[in-house]
Amino acid sequence: MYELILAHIARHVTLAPAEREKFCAALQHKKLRRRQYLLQEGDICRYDHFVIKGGLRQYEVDDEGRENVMQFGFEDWWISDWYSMLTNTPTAYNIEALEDTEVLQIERVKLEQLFLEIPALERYFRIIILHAFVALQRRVLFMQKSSAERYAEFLTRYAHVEQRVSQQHVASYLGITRETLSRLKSRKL
Amino acid sequence: MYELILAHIARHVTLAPAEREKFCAALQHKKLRRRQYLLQEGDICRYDHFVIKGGLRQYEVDDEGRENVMQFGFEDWWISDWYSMLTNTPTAYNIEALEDTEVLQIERVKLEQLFLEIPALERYFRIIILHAFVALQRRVLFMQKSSAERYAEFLTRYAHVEQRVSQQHVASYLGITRETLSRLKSRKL
DNA sequence: ACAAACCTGTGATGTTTGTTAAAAAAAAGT
DNA sequence: ACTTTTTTTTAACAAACATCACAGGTTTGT
Repeated sequence: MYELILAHIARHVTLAPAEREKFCAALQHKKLRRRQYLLQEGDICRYDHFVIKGGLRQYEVDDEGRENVMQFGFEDWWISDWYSMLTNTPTAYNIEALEDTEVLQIERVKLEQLFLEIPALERYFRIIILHAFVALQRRVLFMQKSSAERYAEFLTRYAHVEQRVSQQHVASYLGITRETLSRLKSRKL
Repeated sequence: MYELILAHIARHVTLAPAEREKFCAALQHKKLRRRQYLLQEGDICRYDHFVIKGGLRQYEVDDEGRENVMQFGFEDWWISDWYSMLTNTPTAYNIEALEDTEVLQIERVKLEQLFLEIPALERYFRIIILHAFVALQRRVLFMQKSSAERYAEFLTRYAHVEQRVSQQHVASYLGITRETLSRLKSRKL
């Protein structure tokens, strides 16, 4: 059960066996059925979640009732609302399972305790947040481009994701309507 | 010279006096005239920069020759290209002084050494990157909204920045043309 | 296997925003 | 102070994209 997450950590830092055990002991295993929510608007987010099986989408619903996908989460991804965790305020996001899904979750408070005991763990989180930050910067720049270019970029970067999520969710992630995405696809062929 | 940066660190973590000194000793002071570049496309970014006076803009030039502003940096902000730093590859960004500016810079290699010696420093960077990440998520969601809403949001969040940068740079940050922004402003009055 | 729910494709139409160009205004440098 | 350079404003036009509506497919749960 812990192979995926330990391998992911090992890609960035080295933990002693005892540290690995301590970390794994803090993890909780959670299973979700398709359509089930890991987090709902209004909840306070207390956990960071690492996906070991299946897939999720994180989205917010805006004033006009539109769903805007912030990110997807498949195997090997962390997903949660850091803003809600940092500020202890209700989240604006929903995180919904797109398929039957399994995650390992760790409580924020527990994680912060572990950071004090295991500096390499804090380093790991610094590094993955940095990677996520860089990826988001890239996304911001891509939002300036035409919908065709955004979709092309999405295909090259997240080909495997495109296979697993519905077109409407891809459109929402790209910030275009499903109609526009549908037309884009037919135009190209 | 170090008050600003030490105060900023103290807002998030506590450093022992010896740690503070060690950190400050690793900093270099750098002055820039208006229009001077701190980083140019093609350079490899080796430093993280903390602004203590003045202001900068970080932008990339896309295939069509358009300048897209990634972020501004005024007093109390860190600015650099983490992607270039992480991968040791040439940056796609330019960082240009908008006014006469002073920064404190720290070499990436030196910083990583310090992380090993001063865990609280690594914590500080984890936290500020997390904050930057959360702010970027918010920006991604705002990119879905109309240009009027984006500008309104910008005004409420960055009123002080709006005072100090030209309208065309605000427009570029918002992902709209300067003409559109100009029209927005006149419409409102 | 079948009904219900959900997702995708397509056309007609409207709105927003970009484009081009030129004039007015403001700011910077000497 | 004054010239040069840069920035902002405005207008007419074009393009990209959203919206609305509905038909045809596909998936899902029972």
